Amino acid sequence: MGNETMKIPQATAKRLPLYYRFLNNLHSSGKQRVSSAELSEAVKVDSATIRRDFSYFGALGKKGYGYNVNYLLTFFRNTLDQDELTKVALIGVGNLGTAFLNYNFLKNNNTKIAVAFDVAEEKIGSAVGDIPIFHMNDLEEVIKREKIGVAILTVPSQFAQTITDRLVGADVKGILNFTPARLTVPSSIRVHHIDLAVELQSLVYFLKHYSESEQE
Amino acid sequence: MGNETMKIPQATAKRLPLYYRFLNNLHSSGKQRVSSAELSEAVKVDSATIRRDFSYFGALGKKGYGYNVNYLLTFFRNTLDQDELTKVALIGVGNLGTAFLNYNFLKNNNTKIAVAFDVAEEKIGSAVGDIPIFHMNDLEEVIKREKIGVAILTVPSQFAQTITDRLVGADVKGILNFTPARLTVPSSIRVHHIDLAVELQSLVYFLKHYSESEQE
DNA sequence: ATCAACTTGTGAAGAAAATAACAAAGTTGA
DNA sequence: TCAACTTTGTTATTTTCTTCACAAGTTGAT
Repeated sequence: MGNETMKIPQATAKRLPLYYRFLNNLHSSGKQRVSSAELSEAVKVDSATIRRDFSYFGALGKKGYGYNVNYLLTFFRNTLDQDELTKVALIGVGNLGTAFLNYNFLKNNNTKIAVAFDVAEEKIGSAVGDIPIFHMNDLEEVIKREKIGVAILTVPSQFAQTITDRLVGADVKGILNFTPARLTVPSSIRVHHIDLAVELQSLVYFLKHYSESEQE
Repeated sequence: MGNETMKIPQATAKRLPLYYRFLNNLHSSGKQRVSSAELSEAVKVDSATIRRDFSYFGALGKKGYGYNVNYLLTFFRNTLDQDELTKVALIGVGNLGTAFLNYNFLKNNNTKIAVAFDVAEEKIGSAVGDIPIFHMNDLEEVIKREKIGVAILTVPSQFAQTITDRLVGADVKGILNFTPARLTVPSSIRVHHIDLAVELQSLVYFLKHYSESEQE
């Protein structure tokens, strides 16, 4: 344990951004120290799980004291590579896409939507904030030029696979897929699916079949 | 196994809506039978996992043949209570909220956004499709009158907890939270969090630290 | 100084989920 | 009718994740 080069469990890795954001909140509100119990209350993750998660990175806390917010924050900033800006492309500027364009990922995450694509002529050439909207035809060219490695896919599902193939061709390594389609990609490409209908449906299923809620 | 009243593993329950949708697709395209291997290819879930998932509901397939699409579909329709319409409230008609309003959940899921709420005067009284938009002030009254048990929360995060408290007061049992806030609710209420920034951030983390992708 | 109170980090146990592997049963085509 | 093939359902195994529980270190009040 505590070997920084070792791979962290996936479940832990998924919680890191969450921890990071709440530590930022604490920092902003002037808090100097925090215990795993307090953090647990805030992020709704068992305190033992939090301590275990942190322990993969070594001994970050102090017994009887807790964690120094600043130290932890600095540590995670480095670990999460928050200093290096990650450029993201948004594919499909519909309602969902627009929601992303207006979302300030930069603030906490140092992740920036650098370019967007659509097919609607009236959108092309315009910009949302400082994010220019290109025509889908220019996908490969722009993505390669801007050296973009991550894409958010918010297009109608019937186009999802075709566009995915083009993204893979343009050397994109990660896709956040909001389409109901399940994408086929080479194994070197990572896809995270967020399926809104499935999320809603499974919530409904849990409500009907698991009356006493155990928090997800 | 095969006892319909027993509780299904959570991981399985989360995949059911996905299976259901793909079975619908298969049905629409005229397919009569399907093997776990084929389904696996389509939904990107290991075929053994699919067979295991199905087996919680009994022996739905036939050796050497696979599964009858129609039979499976009918079975899941009943199991997932697809015949009973679930009414949902949407809280916050911004870009993200509007994306939901335009999403036809009814089609596959028999889940319907019945009402929406916002505070912007120009939106109140209007409707998106057949979904009326009410003022946030009328939240409790409308939700109780319409007997709504599920809410989708797409409001600015600073209002999330206050509105959640009101939803709980109006007898909502499940909340799909798109806000970065982690909500505090009584244990009888179920909350599913979908945190867009965390999703994006954790995808970026995986790309940087797990070069050879194991699909999530 | 002393000591009660606090809180971490982790070994051990437990729970949940995924995967492997294969007998049994059914299908298909000759 | 039979042999080759297919595919399930499930048992066993492995992997992953969570939680318990507590020794050991630290704090802070007196």
